[in-house]
Amino acid sequence: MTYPFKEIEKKWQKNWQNQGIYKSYTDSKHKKRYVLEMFPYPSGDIHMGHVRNYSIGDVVARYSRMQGYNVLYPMGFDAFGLPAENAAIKHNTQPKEWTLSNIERMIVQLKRLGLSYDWDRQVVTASPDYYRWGQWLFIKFYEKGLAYRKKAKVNWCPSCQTVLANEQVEAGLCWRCESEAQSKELEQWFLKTTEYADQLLEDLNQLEGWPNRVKVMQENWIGKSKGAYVDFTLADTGEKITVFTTRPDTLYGATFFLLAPEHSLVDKITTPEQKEEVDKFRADVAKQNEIDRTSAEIPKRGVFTGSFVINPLNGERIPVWLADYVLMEYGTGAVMAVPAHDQRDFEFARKYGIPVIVVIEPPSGHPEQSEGSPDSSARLKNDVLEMEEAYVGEGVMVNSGPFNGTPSLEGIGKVTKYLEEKNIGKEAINYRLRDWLISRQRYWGTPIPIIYCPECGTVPVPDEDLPVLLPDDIKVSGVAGSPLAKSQEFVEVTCPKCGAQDARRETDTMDTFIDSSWYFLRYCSPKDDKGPFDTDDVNYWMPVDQYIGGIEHAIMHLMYARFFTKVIRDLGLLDFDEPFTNLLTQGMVIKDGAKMSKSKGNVVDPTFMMDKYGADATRLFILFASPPQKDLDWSDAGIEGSFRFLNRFWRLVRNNIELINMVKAEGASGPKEGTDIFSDRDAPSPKTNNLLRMIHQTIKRVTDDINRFNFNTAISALMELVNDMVKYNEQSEPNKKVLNEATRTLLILSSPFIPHLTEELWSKLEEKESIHRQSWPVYKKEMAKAEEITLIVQVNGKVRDRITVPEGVSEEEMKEAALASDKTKSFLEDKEVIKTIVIPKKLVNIVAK
RNA sequence: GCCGCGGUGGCGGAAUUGGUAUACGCGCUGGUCUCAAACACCAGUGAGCUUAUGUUCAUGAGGGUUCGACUCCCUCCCGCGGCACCA
Repeated sequence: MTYPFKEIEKKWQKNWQNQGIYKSYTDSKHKKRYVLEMFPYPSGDIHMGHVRNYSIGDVVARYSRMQGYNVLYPMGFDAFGLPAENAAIKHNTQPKEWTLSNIERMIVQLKRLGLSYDWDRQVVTASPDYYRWGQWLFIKFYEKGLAYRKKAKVNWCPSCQTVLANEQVEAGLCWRCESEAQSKELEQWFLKTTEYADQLLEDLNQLEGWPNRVKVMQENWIGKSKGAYVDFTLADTGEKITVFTTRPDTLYGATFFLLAPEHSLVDKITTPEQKEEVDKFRADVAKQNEIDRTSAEIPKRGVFTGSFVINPLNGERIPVWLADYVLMEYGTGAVMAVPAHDQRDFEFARKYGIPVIVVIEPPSGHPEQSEGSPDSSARLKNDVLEMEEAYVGEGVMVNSGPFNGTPSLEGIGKVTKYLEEKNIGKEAINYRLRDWLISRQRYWGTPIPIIYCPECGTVPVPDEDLPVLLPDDIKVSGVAGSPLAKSQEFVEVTCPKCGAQDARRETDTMDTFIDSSWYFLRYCSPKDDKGPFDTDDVNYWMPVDQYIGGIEHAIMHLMYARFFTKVIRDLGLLDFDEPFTNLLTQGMVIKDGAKMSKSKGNVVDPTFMMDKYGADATRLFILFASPPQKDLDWSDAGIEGSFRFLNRFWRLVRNNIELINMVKAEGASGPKEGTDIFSDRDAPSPKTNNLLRMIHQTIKRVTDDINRFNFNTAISALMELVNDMVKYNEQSEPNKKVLNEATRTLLILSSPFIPHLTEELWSKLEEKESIHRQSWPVYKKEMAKAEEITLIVQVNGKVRDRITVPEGVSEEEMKEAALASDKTKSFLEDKEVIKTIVIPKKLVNIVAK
């Protein structure tokens, strides 16, 4: 009853593997296309999100091959990471064993989907062949000063027992386990992402093939602000304290001065009378967690230090406070507070009774001013008392000495220039982006290849000693501290520089996002043992032409990978700026309105679907149900429909093949590479012409739709062709040649979506070579053209008639036909035709009164 | 709060440059087959009024531009996502 998908899928998967039809080779003379999906974490079983991601990529890869590209389409595993350690603790096994067996299981499942990967290029990040080069790259970063160690306040996840990067804390919670992140002062390894902040921002402009929202997210994350450094001086000592401000135009409105509670100057400047209060405040803030500290809703708190600074522009003495909303990590950790024009400062000033001085007048002006009030200070005082919030918009500078009357936007530049002339400030740029904290106090990751020697200090492990192997015999327990630190054998080492016996190895491992920051380069030459990759191979295959993955990686992975690419470029190992030319972010697969999750019990298991309907039906449905960027609602009824279509497809094509082969047996000229259909003795009937036209229209539609990733509409075009072909066969004498062409075209156009079924049917056409090695058909415009078209006739914009006219109709003829229509006439009674709009070959609109 | 994306039948979704709104699929209704059911196949299926015919109204709401608006502009409502004391 149903087509035998089980045998077919198994048979062809084996066949493709044996023939190696998806292997790829560097060939500098051949145009290339690199299609890549974000590689998975080997959690054990694939889920529908994977199926969706890889089905999309597989269509693109197969289509690209048929378009004549040399295609690189690899797969691998992001195999390091915490879940392996947790699973090892839970099941009393080793992370390595757990990971490797998961990888094996996932490969089996991925192969069942019929994805056209070149499996020989598989990259597993937990393999020493791979992480060796991650260590090598780390040392190159170190030598360039891009990897460094510093003591800093870092985010600590108490549940994962490790530190986290800034990006890995979402709303104060650990991105992985959602525990509340704590703040800890630790000495850790960082990569200098800030050094590339400007390039990471600027080069977003190169990425025309990226979704806008991803670029916006990265732009926000980098958070570039232009402004100025301004030097204030301590009233007592004359010592300089620099602030960063984006609003030099409001400098005259600074009525107080703020330091971050952690600022190193605090002890020095706090007066004895204020010491007790200041110490208490600093202790309180230190206790505060990251969520409260960074929540805008929590009222601002602060304390007076007893000291004053001098405003360099007007010489005013203003008090120095500490405030919890001033961050040590941004700018200089010191802020000039302008309460009239900054909401935070405003709230702070109101709370502690600090004066507010307006220095920017809104363009709407003040009634008092329009009346020509000469006493500006009285007027402003009045306003200030009424003010309910800071005015942060543009306006005109007032109360600002020589700058009075200057528009504020202009004022920013003027004040900055003035500061530069007086040598008390300069133009400056600041970024929200922080350096990337990469140390992890965990076992299952790439060991940081560093040795600490009591004599030589920090010493990178020499090339010839790489990789620093992760010991196999470590017991992961999940208790505090790096597991590696407990292995004497690992920790104790001789210094490679001076031979000292009592050197110690770094026991932290790298953030796994390092592993995924260059894996796409490794795929180009996965077995290279002379370097992380072969530069020629990389320069041939890279950049990735089409990258496909989830939106959840919009910031972290995609920014780290861009950063790595730029640094590796500057190491001279590759010659492009950006790793991913085009990016497609696919939507989630949801069920019953919610993301699939075990706790909700709405998980749909891909292997179950493949058992029941086959890989082709599963792929087809997931591509058909929704365009790839949108979330997709899983529907059990929907996949039934896709399966029904495949059965219909199967019956139709089997029937056609029988008819076609019959012609062959009769000794007619071979159907393949057939002579021109129109020169055939049997003159094509109108029905045959319609089918021919449909074939070429479908070629165009499917091609255009795949180019735009609108797989859902590509599939619906194929469904329409099948429907038409079924109808065509109902007539008694179908034209065998056209049938042959239709059948072959249908199979080829469908093959990227349903590779097994089409391959099976293709082989029944007595074809020797795989359908996946065929060329993509080219549509012929003149054949897609209709002989007759339906003319839409509107009266005053409303459709009143549809008239069939010959394709070559002139505008004048269209007009005549429209006016001649009886239906049109009935709407034109008692009316005068004012004008007629003619859209060639489409529509006539008669405007009448 | 700021930024971005979206809102079309009972449902998933089409409509490529402003030119037939609702392609394709699901579901539903009726029919064929069957003892019956499932499967399959055929027909119908936006809503209202209407005897057929037809006609009016419909793309979150309200305005505007236009011969003509799902599409462009303005105001608003709702949903989703990102950022959120970054000076």
